[in-house]
Amino acid sequence: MAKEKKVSIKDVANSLGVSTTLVSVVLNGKARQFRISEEMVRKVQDAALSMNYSPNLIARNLRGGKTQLIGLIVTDISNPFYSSIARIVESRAEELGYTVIFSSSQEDLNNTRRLIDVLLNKGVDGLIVVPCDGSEPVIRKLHESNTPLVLIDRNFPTLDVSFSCLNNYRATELTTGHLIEQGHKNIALIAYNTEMNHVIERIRGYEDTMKKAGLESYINVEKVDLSNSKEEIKAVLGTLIHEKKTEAVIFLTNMLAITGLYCIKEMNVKIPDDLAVVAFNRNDVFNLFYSSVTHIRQPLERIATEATNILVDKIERGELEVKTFAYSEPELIPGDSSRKVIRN
Amino acid sequence: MAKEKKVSIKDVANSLGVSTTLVSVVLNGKARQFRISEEMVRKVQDAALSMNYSPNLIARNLRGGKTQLIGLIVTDISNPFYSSIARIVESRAEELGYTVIFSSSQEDLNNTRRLIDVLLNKGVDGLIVVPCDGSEPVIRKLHESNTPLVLIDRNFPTLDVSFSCLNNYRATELTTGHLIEQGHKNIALIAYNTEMNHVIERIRGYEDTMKKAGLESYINVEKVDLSNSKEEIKAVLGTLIHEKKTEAVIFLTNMLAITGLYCIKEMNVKIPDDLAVVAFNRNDVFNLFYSSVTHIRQPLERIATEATNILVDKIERGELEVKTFAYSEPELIPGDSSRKVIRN
DNA sequence: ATATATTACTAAATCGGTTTAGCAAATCAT
DNA sequence: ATGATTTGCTAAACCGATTTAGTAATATAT
Repeated sequence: MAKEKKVSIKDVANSLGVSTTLVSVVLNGKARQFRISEEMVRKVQDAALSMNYSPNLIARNLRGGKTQLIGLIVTDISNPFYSSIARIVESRAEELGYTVIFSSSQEDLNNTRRLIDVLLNKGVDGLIVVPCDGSEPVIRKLHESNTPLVLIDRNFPTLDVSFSCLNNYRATELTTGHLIEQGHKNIALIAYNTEMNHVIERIRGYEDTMKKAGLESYINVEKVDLSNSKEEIKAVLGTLIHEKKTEAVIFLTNMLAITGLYCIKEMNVKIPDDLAVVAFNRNDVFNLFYSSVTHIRQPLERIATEATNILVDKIERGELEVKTFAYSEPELIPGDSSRKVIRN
Repeated sequence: MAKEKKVSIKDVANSLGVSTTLVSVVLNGKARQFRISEEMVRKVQDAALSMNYSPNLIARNLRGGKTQLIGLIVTDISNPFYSSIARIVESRAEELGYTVIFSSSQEDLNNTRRLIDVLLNKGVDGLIVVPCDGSEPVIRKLHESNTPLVLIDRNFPTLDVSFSCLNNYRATELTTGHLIEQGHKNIALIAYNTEMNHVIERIRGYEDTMKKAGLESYINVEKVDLSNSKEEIKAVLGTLIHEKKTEAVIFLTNMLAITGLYCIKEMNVKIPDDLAVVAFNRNDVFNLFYSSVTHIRQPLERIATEATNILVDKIERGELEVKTFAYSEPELIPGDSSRKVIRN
């Protein structure tokens, strides 16, 4: 009662009384190269078709060292941002003849290490990774082992590893600029407490833009723990609103914005009247919040497709030495949440 | 500059001057069975560890016919409901020593067919599938081919295939009962226009509960297209509110609820004053909507874990003939959206 | 007529493991 | 002392493909 076993190349060969070599060669389109007669080519193709033969990829891959598998490690597959990336990578990979295995590191270094091992063991031809905080050494080692590798969403400026990311600096330049245009001055940033490059870049974009507008004295970067605790964010928002007279807040990530908006709702803070808000990435939440939420749109389609393309290039052309740094440009989607409301 | 090739069992064997058989046997814990001396066992384990050996799963699987891969086909991995399932399946599978490959059928029959083929070709040991509308014949065929298979979220009552689903009947029994308790009478249901069993069951739960409460004359099931079009849902809501004097609406799925709430917001309908609402499944959206949304909580953790357990059981114990029908019980999470507001 | 080239195919090695069958040496039984 | 058993290990087959090297039969060249 086990799984029915499939038709093998041997079955096809036997049915025609020829060698497996012949069948393999014909079905791989190398008939000419091996000078197989046209009549035989037809016979083999017909037999393969009628016997419903399809090659055992495991066997093929054992020989060839390729599995047509791509490993994708995100931090959390249940985060809509990453599951969207997963969907796009999956569909692009499929177009290119690859299948994607994905797993979630839960932002944990040990998990990341373990998952990389597991995936390499499964024989993936290459990896697309959202590196978690502190994973630089792991990624470096992986890169040095000459495994085709592309980072996505986040990158390490200290590493020569190809990546496909948002132009993060430009993203906060846009949001900050937008808030300034609206007439806000006391603009704060709520960020994660991490050294990860995408966060650093976003902070830099904010600070530079504030400086350029002569608002240096208002620069205020609040850092909260990656755990996204509601209590912590509530406390920070309380301080900003009641003590620091903050007019506008930029939430540096999607998750931060969702938790932040939840806090704001519970705190009975009115948006944009009491506080203007800008978020990152679209989310159904933003449409349904009582005020439509101004946010940065990341060209997800592009970022994920690019990452896949780069990786497959590396795998197939073996161009491991070529570094591709793909930055995609953000777009500002204005909503009501960032309007300037004149207060008494 | 290709990928560094890994340490093989042969390398370990050579380093000790023993056979690969010995190494294989020891590392698979069959030393006793093969009467390998304890000293040798220690030597082999040490060598394997120090050489950082880990077996090539492809090779192992070619011989054993097992890949330790599970295929998961959902309708849309970017739907938070399914990506949550994916995360849980992934983590349970990992505990059991399996890796998950997943892909999205986009609710399309041809895609489902194709994906099943692709995954089987990759040599997955079994499949967990969210079957799309009309996929009964495909699933039947798959089942008959003796591939370990578990359906999740949706099932076919006409098929003897194991599944792990919500007790869908109970879910609408709960929601409908809740609305009736609140004092609502004119309660409508917005469902998808499909013959899929989970939808049928949910409708049945609603209708039965209405009947039991003597509200038979108020039974009103509105069916909309699976495409989840905002225009269509808006039209339906308009009719319900303005023509049919509907007091309360049950959205039969998460996506319907999200789109529905969006429509409600755009239509300036007040919740729960003008219309009471109940939804399915938790969603960040529900917390941030101006009124907290009453909804059915599906024990996702349980549903997904069960599905994985059942599948691995089938794979490992070969108990293909044993059917497991796992129903998980829903829970009603009350919010403000379903309150009865006395109208003038 | 003999050497060379071409045609149409096949045998066998290989990938990296697992497993079956078996062998030599040591130990035990009689 | 001889046969039987146990101990500790290995050779070789196998999984299902790809690929290299080669062969027999025919055709062409000199």
